[in-house]
Amino acid sequence: MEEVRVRFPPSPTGYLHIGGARTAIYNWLFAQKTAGTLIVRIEDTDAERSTEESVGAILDGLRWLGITWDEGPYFQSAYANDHRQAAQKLLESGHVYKCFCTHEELERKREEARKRKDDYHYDGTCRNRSAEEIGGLEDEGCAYVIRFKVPRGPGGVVFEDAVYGILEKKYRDIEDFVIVRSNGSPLYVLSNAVDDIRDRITHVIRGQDHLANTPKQILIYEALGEKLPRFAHMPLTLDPKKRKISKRAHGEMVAVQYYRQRGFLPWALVNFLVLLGWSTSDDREIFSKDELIDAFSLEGINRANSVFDIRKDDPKFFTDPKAISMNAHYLRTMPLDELLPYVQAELEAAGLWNPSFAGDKKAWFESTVDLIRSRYHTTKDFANLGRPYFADVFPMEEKVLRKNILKHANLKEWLPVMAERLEALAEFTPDSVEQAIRGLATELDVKAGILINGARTAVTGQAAGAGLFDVLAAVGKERVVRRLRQAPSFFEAME
RNA sequence: GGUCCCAUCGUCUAGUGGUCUAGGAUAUCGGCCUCUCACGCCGAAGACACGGGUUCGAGUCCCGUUGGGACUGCCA
Repeated sequence: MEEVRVRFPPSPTGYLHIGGARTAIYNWLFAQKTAGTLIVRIEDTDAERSTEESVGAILDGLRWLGITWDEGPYFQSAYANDHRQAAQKLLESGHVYKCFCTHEELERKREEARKRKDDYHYDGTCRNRSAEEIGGLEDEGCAYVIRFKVPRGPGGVVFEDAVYGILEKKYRDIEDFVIVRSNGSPLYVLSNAVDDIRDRITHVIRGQDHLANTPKQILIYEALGEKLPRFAHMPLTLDPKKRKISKRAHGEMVAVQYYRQRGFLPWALVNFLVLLGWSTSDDREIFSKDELIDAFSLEGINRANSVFDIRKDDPKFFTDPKAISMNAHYLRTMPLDELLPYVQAELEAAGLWNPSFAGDKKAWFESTVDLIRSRYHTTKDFANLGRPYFADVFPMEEKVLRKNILKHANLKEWLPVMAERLEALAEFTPDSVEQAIRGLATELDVKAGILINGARTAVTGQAAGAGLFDVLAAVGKERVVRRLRQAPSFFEAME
């Protein structure tokens, strides 16, 4: 069987965005699945917009997502010669011709057609010029582009797309498209096809927005006498208003980088993204890497575009709720030692990291992370909500303070008493702490909940969290005692 | 305007003529659990765009309408 070779060819005009990442993921999965080769090819022929910085950002994004490639990155600009040679070959074989029509002339014709509400196609003015005519124009120094001589007459280009099935484009609906600019540089339709031929690409998996290019490229393949690859066009990712997502319209919200900064786990993003336009017939949605590679197939790709439910200005979700839910799922279920490096990175960035967390406090650190992770949504939460566990200074939520502490005036005395009892404990474990606090509640004839919630707030500044006894054990005796003793000051501040 | 593609709960989707009084996920709401909040579990609400055919039978096939999208560049 022929070796599968696929490619991901981003144009380096910005950061890697969700749509591009999705394309890369599908190609990567297909390569993994078939033990094939994934090639990264930077399509940088648009010198105006391409930047080196962008190349770095895209590769960086791919690496972060865990998408590995086998060849490249190749740079399209390095192969200009191949493109020119292909054009030359087509010129010699008569599949293309030089067109001397100027921008102005074409624009005028387009405009006229628009006025008549007519469909505009290049009218073929230069298609049938004689060799003498062409020679003459060239001698005069007239600039020309090279156009493809699309077959005229009935029929069309027929091909089978792995996703959309058999598609036909009539010749009459394809104009004599330009393949080389008047400055001699090749256009995407040409260079992309030539590169795919050189790279021996067997499967072109790309966005549905390229569906219209496909017949043209097939014509080029055929004119060059090359074997066609298989095509698979994947549906596009739209925003909630059904517009194609773009860096330009949505800014950072659609950049892979954004999700990294907001505390996404790369695999959670990959898992979410792959589901945007692909599914299995069973009900599985969570896949490990191996499971996903195993389950992936071109047949499972959907035909309809999907909406990436980005939330702008939503207080509750900063992006698609399903993406967040998936991230939270991985956060609380992934092997702890895989999560730890992310937590460490967050704490370091927030200035909360202490080397002992990886040293003599390692066991404590691990069990604490394990304790708190189940209610977190992103790795950012470890540095925000996790602050009371890793630092001495943490925010106290005003509303929570009122509800759990100030509302019960007696806590002003009870909390320090609790501090005393806890301080006296020989060993500070969830069990011993529970005994002490429940015992105190009985003694004071008060519902344990009042002491528990009061203590939680005094110790963490929060109203929610893991079971209190575990929380106290995690925060540690010394800090718990200190924080409980400070409780009266909250009342004083109010007076 | 033209060419092409698409159309199931808010969103992601299962569904390839009968098992669909349409399944799952997420989000929402309610309950259980409980020291709180999550998790988990249980439950509720929520969709086949519309109209015609074909067929004994249509979410599933065909046509039309509507809606959405892509392309329509000497961008990629």
